[in-house]
Amino acid sequence: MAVTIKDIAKLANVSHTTVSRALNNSPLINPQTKKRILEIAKELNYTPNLNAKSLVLHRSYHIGLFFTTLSTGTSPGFFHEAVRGANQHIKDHYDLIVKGIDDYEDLTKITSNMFDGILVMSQSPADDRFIEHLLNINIPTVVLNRLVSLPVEANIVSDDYEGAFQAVRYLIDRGHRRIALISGIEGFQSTEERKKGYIEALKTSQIEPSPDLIKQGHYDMKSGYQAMRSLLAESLLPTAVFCSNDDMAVGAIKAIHESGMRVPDDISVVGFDDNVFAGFITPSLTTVRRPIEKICAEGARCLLENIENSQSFKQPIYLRTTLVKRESVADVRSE
Amino acid sequence: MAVTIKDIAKLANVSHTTVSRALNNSPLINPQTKKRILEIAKELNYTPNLNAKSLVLHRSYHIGLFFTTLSTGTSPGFFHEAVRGANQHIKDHYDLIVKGIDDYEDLTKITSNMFDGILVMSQSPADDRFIEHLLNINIPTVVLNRLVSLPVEANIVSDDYEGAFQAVRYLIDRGHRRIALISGIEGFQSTEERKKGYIEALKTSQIEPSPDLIKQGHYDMKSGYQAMRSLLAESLLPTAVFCSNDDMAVGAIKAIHESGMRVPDDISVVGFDDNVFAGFITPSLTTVRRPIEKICAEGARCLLENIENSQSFKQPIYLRTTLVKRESVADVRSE
DNA sequence: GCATAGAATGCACACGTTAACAATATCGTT
DNA sequence: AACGATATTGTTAACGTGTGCATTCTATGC
Repeated sequence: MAVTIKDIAKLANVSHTTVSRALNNSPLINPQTKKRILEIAKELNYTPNLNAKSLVLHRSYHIGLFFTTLSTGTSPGFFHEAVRGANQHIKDHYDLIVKGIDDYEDLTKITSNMFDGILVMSQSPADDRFIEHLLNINIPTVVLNRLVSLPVEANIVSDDYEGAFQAVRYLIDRGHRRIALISGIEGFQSTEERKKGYIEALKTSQIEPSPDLIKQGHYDMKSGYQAMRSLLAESLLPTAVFCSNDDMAVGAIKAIHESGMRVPDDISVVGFDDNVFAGFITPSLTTVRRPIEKICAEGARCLLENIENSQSFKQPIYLRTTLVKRESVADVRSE
Repeated sequence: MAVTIKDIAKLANVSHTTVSRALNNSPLINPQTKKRILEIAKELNYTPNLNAKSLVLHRSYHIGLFFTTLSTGTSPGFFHEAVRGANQHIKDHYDLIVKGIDDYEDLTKITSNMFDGILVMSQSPADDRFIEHLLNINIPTVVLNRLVSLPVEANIVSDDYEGAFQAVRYLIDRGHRRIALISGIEGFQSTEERKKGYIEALKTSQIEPSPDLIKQGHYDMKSGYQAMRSLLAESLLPTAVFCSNDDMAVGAIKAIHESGMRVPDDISVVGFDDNVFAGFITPSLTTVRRPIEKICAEGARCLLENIENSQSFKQPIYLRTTLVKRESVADVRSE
């Protein structure tokens, strides 16, 4: 069995209370005995039983990182960046529990003694039910990636509207006028923000958005491929396509190539996310970089701030996107 | 505060012990009272305090999934598949804690009461120290992805040697003779297995492996790119390149394109892993599919089997790779 | 030499749960 | 009616830790 403070107490000829105090830097202890106790603890390789601590202190030392889903709805790059960002600030004093919200069929199974705090990497408005439950049972909650109007401790998002706006402005500046949109999963806030950015950018140049040029995708390669095929079947082809994420951009490029056309010579393509492979496909992809890792790291920082100093952040925190210019966009041919 | 079994006991006019029995399907209880208690529990929205349970049952309800590192050494697709595979069997009764071995500077901070079991997604022989420590403190341990000679509960790997062998045989069958290798991180077992498969396949056709055709990479796109550039600088070019993973293959393709040559017309490329984007880049990548998700799912299954029925699996379990044939390989030109 | 403040330590209980054992209730058998 | 067997429930301690309060020790001042 593992060594406990009582074992140490015996060896040190003190009560277990004294040992507890020594290990927790209590001021009510003689520095001498403290030193002695710490030495014994070290020698016995003592490590506290976190379950017991949890029980009495009402702290679990666990931080939850919840995704809308862990399955195919979440892209690998996104997922990896998120976990890395979150773990970065957390790893020393907390453990990170990764879960999909859809893992639970019954939300009441989650209780406040299981998590000291939760990061919700939210990808859908349907997550609100989950977030409300967390607030109900009083778990400090930080929502990432999606603007939310609930009273969470912090809400950290990338400025997708601005990112999309810039990307489409960039296309317009390079002479494009027939610019298509391959949109994301319906209902996702990111989908709506990017679409709005697209539409507003067009409007600043008096280009009327055409329904024929807007196709719905599902944020995966396959749907990008299919959406592009559907665009290519239209009578009037676009000169550029703005895709709501990189995965769909890759699918779109494949469809364009299959139809015998070339990127960017015939059709320009812009993505969103700057996935790990965006720079390495051919042609390398011009895209909007979202600082996912930073969003998560910042979220974890805010969450710890809340847990340890009960600080909250009322205003949503926006982190800037940046347009990464690569090879998938060409100036439009003057005909 | 949350509701406890004592609250239920009061309402039901029984002792808390009886409540505990009702909730745990004990045979020592009157079905009548059991029913009554369960109803009250439901009404109060009772959820057990897992920390208290943990303390007395010596179970934490946490499974650890450890990677050699969470940072750039681990590819996003690999990471995502692994987490999904592991979570699949675990999510109902356990929580998954994701960590990098390199998060710990002091291994003794890990104790057996923190994890009911641990999956080690091992990418380097250096992980052995960690695994030995887990065995020392008696945590059920399953090692994935790397063959290990320690007495762990189970060891599940893909047959990389066989996969590499098949891939290179395939190239030979299509007429290639000057076949280069872009190798992985030095010292990783996967690197060595794939290299061996490459060399043995060549030998079966009496092709002597040439040091000039073997370049070291680091499993990331950039190193694949650089290794390929270094190959292209040689006097005699290869007709095909076998890359130890897909990321490096993507980098290699980029380097080939930059040099004005085409894939597969001038040089064929084969990868390893079948990353999510392997099918969507241009040309789509011929590669060896490793069943990462299945490895993790199987590992989780074995681990649970061990925790709940204390079963162990002495023999390593090999899961088959498959060669996925796509467009990045051409028959060699008869000159 | 003694009262006293202050420092250091210990005692006993609490956290929420399970489990060995004891106690009681119920029932059938003679 | 009395006994034993069995079914059901309660009592109590335990898991390892932290903490309010009581206790003891030490040094100081008079």
